[in-house]
Amino acid sequence: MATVARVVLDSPLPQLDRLFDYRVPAEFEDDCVPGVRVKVPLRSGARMTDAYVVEVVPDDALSPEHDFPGELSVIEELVSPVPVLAPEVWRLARAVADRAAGVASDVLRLAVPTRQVRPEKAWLERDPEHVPPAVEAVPVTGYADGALEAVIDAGGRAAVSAVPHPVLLAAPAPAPTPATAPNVGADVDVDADAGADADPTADGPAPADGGPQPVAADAPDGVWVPGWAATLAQAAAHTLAGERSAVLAVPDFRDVADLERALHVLVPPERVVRFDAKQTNGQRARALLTARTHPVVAIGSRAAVYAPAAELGLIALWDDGDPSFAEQRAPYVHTRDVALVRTAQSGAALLMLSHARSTDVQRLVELGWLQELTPHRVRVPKVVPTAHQTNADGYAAQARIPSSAWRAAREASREGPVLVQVSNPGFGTGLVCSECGERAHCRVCGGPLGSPHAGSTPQCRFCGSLAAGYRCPTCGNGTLKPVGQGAQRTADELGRAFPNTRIVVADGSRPIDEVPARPAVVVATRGAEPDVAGGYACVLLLDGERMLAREGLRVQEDVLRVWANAAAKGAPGAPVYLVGIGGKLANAMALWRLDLPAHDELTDRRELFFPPAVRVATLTGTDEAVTGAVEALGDAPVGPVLGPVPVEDPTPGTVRAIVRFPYGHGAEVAATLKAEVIRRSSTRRVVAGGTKRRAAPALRVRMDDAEPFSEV
DNA sequence: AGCACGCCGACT
DNA sequence: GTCGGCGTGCTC
Repeated sequence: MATVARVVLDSPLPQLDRLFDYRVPAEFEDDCVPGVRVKVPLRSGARMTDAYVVEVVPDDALSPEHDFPGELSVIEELVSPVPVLAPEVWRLARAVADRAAGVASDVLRLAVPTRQVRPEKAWLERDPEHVPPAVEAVPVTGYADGALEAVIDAGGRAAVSAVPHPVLLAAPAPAPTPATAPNVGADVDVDADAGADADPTADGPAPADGGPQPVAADAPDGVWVPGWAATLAQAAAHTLAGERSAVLAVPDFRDVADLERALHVLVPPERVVRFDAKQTNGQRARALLTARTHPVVAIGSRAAVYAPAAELGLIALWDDGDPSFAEQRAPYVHTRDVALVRTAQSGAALLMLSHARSTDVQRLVELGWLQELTPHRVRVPKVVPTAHQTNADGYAAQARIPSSAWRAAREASREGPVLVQVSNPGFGTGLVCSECGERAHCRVCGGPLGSPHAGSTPQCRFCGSLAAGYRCPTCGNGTLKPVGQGAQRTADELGRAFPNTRIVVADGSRPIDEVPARPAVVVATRGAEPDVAGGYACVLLLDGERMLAREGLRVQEDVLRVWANAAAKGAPGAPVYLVGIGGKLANAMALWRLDLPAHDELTDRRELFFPPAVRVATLTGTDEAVTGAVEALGDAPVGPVLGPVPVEDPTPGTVRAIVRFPYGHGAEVAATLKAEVIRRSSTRRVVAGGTKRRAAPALRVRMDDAEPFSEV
């Protein structure tokens, strides 16, 4: 009896985005299983396309009315017998592509690394008898007893406020005689400095049974990790103890490192696999095959959410509002959305862990789809908002930092490190004529001039040209002065003000992962704040007003997120000065109720039909194609259609329209738009003017693209 | 994407 | 009468 393989072609063409049937030659029949790579002929034999086998069926099971009626071609080559595309990852890719009106093979390119021979060989030769070390259950600390575990065990979904300070994470104590170790489970000292309201969950009974003992990574008494990392590591260990996998996605490489440190305290290294952008393809391929073999905790940035983790029990995201979760490759699906789809498909539990709440998660909370979970008896940062202190000459340190904050910082800097968060790297945001105040621009390209170091020759920020001997085109003056304040300028000023204190600068170009827990002033740009064991003694958040001055839908929630994440680097209860900010945001910070602004924002956006209250799709292409696509949507859109307006991208003569629609119409809208794209892609267009050019696609669709709203 | 099929102008 | 133009459509 012959068999037929149903395959997905590795092609970005939307009209090929469906399954194709091929005959399986007898020689491959044993190895041709779902998930293997094959090469297949596509139209006129000689041309081969890569593909994955998705399904294998006996050919007498094909029904004439539902399946391809013609003569089937034959699979040309079985590339490798290793099934690299797990069935659940295929289902996920299909659903994610459908949701985004995109192509499944584009999603597969994010989910499955290119072929690597050596890891495959190693996997084929693995010992099938090998049993990975067991993982001990540990309590998740910082929350009401068993609260988080209950969500995980029930396959529930929660928006979880993170423990807002570093914690000391200790390995489960070796239990040579299990019955006599009543007092030391996995122990998170939630309140190392204060001790006053130590978490009652921290000293629960030890797990009854011990597998092989994990070894604490560095310090014998534990490792300091951010509160969120401890929580995710404990949640993952709990999941793994039940022999189910956990997938943990975090925004960037530094977060992966934090999380990995935390996990290595609780989980044997063999049970932790990484998926991140800095890996080689070989490492990713190895991780992928390991994840399929036995339950693991898969950690990483965006790619981790596609990990083919066996027996998935938990999906968790740290800080879903971080812009790094927005995928840069087609079909541009946000990691949060992939996680939601995967949760729905797999029945795994979902945890959205953060300090500041994104409007997207707030929407799900208000729908009742996510339950809220907040830390229990944990000290929150003591945030002190200070009134506006603007000064025309605003880059004198004393003017930027109110005296109360100044005194607190000086005092704290005798005890331990003080964190100063600023918005911009380098010396400032730009240079102006010291005479007339006119902004200095590059003579070559017109870009803004800046000065990388004190007193250095001004340099264009765009093209890098040096502007020696600059003269102001307006008044002829030859001297420039900086405007704004960068990290380096702030550091210089603080250096003068704190003469005997070590000053450290951390920014994008000089990243610092960790500073010692000794007196110092650490000036960092937003998002680049180093960790410190035990937390900072004091945190100053400067430049808030400037950070809020940017335009865009997401500015407020983004700024709140950045403040909260810096504040959470403070020691438990350490003072946090929020400089120059009042009103609702300051209030939310002071109360540490970071869900309140998200609720207000979402309410506003509902009235205006802005995302995430509604979904959006941007349609780009010829006037005719865009107009036609809008018409094809019928009455699914809500709110006025924005545009079409002329845009220059990708070619002049292109128009763009934005349609908005309720979530409930998402599937229908995506399907309609995808059909329009397919229809337009088979009819190549002739560019106006008689000359035929390599035509851009007549219609491009991008769902949930926030970019057009960043300048609203 | 490629490539075959199909219906209108100048050619051995 | 046909050779070939590239618009149109399909790929198991």
